[in-house]
Amino acid sequence: MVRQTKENAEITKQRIIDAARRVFLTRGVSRTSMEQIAAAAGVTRGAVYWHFSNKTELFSVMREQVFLPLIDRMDDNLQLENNEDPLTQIENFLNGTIQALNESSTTRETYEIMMIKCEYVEEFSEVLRQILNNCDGIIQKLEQLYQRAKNKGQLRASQDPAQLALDTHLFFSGLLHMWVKDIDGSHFRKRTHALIANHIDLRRN
Amino acid sequence: MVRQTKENAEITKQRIIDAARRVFLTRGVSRTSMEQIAAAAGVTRGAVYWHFSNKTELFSVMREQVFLPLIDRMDDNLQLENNEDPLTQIENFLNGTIQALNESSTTRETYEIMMIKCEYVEEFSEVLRQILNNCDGIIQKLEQLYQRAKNKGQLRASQDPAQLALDTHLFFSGLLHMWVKDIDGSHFRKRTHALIANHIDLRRN
DNA sequence: TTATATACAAACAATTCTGTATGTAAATGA
DNA sequence: TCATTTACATACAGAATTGTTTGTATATAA
Repeated sequence: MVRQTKENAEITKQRIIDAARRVFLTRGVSRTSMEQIAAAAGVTRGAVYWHFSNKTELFSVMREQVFLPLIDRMDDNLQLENNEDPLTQIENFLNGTIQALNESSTTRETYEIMMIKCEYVEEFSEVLRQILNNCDGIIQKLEQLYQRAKNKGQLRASQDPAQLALDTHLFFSGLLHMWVKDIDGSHFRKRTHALIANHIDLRRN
Repeated sequence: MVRQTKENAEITKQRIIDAARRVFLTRGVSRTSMEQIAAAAGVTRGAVYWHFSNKTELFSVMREQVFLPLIDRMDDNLQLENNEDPLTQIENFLNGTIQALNESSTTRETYEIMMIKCEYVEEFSEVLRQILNNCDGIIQKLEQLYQRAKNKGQLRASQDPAQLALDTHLFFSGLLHMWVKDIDGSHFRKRTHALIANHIDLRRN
């Protein structure tokens, strides 16, 4: 393989990203070598180092390709302008995220890598901080929605929107973890819809 | 350093385990080499390989030293024989686990390693299965307690014990993750008590 | 008291991985 | 059309790790 056109080079780059995701998933990020990624992509290390300066950068690109759009979509789903019932809106937000996992194997695999195939040390601890920052944003928006639900009298008596938001976030965080880890059984994955409905119902008047 | 007595050898072994935990915590399990562990323990690799056949075994021993007693305590706290109010019993179980993290830095560090400094691939995926198995046990016991609470009329109307148990488990799982990840801020750690109380209150009649 | 096993240290051999440097054919631009 | 990049492949140098082997002083047991 010699010199490619600009478009072909982009294809090669994407192939490397996809290959990295596959190898990360089976071998873990740390144990994965550039050689293994190159081989999985059908190129040599030369190509990998041409497109990415090192494994950390490749990892970041892989992650952002999936997470940036996902975060955008989450933000949209939690927007206040939306004029449907706030509790239903939260329920839709939760279901939507699970749906994204169900529909896209790329998203699913990236989540799995981020959760149980990656060690958050040194360069990677920055990623963890980004994740936590994003969580804060979600919690805030959840709180606003719960506040709105309270104003509308949808909540049972004396519930604090801030506490409800945190409780929902923890539920959601745990849900995603279990969803990802429950690979073989999938007896858990089938029940997420009901679980989410139940979680929201606990709040409803 | 030459031949030690039997007791001294045990001390050396424990020193190696403690050193491993420290290095795992800062460098991640994968990036940690036997040499680094040995140096941190003040011995050579010879000593480490004498006590442990490889890094995986050392990791397992480190983990079990903390988790086996912890799991036992959890099981005790969730026993049905206990004749206090079931909802309070669940609340105490949750608070007790958080308290264990607060009181023991060893426990805290081991949790942190297991959650964000370890990649669950190959030999380590077995650990993940053990964890999931243990989760199943907790969920079952939670369900039984919620069932008992329902029988006593402590729950609000039409709540399903099975769903409540899963919801609590997801909350708990998310809580532990956030607790561990919230290292610097600790603004989260201070609110866990209120969060747990709120979570239980959502169920109470 | 002596033989043996123990608890390590030190040395060795074999891989593996990283980053970079160099080579090169084809695409691209002037 | 020709000079210059580009998009890789190939080769190289060096460091890091692993598991094993060997050496050894001393507990320990007989």
